Amino acid sequence: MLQLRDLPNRETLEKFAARYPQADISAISAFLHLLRVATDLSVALDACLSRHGLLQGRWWVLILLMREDALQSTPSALAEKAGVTRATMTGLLDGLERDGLIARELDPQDRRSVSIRLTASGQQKLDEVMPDYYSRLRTCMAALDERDRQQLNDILNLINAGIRAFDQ
Amino acid sequence: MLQLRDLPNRETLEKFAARYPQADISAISAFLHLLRVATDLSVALDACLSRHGLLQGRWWVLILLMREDALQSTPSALAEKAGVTRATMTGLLDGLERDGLIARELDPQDRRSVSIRLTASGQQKLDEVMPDYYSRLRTCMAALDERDRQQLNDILNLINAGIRAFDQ
DNA sequence: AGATTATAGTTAGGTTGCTAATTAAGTCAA
DNA sequence: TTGACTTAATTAGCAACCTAACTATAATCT
Repeated sequence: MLQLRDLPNRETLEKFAARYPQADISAISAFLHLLRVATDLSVALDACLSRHGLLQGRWWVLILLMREDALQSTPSALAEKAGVTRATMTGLLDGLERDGLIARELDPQDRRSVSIRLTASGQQKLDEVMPDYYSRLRTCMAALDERDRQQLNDILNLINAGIRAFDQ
Repeated sequence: MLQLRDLPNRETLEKFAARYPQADISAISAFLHLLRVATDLSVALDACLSRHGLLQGRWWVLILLMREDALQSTPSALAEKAGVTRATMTGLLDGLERDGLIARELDPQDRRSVSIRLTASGQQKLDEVMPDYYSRLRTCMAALDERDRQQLNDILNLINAGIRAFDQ
């Protein structure tokens, strides 16, 4: 996401602002800081998951399946919810099937369709990963009290509404 | 980064929290919200850059070169600052050289070393992209006053300090 | 000097995302 | 009932990241 490690300091930002008067220095700083911390969180999460033989893409698939009452879904529905293309989902499911965490089953109703089921191994994997993830996340966020969390939430909503400035 | 589109609602979180008592629901919500907004920002930025024929990786290389007084650097230094491996930088530089935005020049001092220079085309590309980027970012963040920006900054620092909870 | 070690850059091969094209199956309207 | 459209999943090929291994050169240490 934001690979850049060498974030601009105030001096660099001012140098750029001198050439490009549209620059809003505190907006740029806030933006880069947000991307930097989010990226580091995501990388840390991946590192944590990879100790269990998973990565975010495949982990989310297992979670989405576990959310379903019947512990099953279809590649299309999973792709939609996971926010990846169906092509990407095919690849993720290939890996999960190879590891025995999910199973593909033909749908007798609609012969185009495949039913994806969380296997006992898959559930077991989640029962191993989720407590680790949840307790680390609890610790990570421990320094934020409820007011901080609410403020963060409000600010993120404001930024989110602004994202359409990048459209078109 | 966070591909997941179907974020868990309160009910789903509670269902998971019942099975995994380590779950801190407001921590999870804040975490996912942060990743969601940051990812959407990053995707929006990429979309904006791609209208100029760039993507984040290549764009940051141009910016890093522009920060240098002599408008030049080396692949190693750029890789370090951009937060990618030297192998990845080789690929990014290949693309930028192909498009004429940077030039590779041999260093007569150290024959292992290559000097990367921002070309006139590269500078021109930045002069076209940066005003667009800066004005969109200004608009995106316009709803946040200075107090919001400071609060965001403080909260991000707290989260950042907590990231080591995912280590080891 | 000669051997070892470190550094710069690239190449090779893997992963996970993408888009576009393809194959197969279901739907619907004239 | 057939032609056009839609939907499900996959395959193929591209981009940008990774690690590991390699080549060439420079620096360092007996």
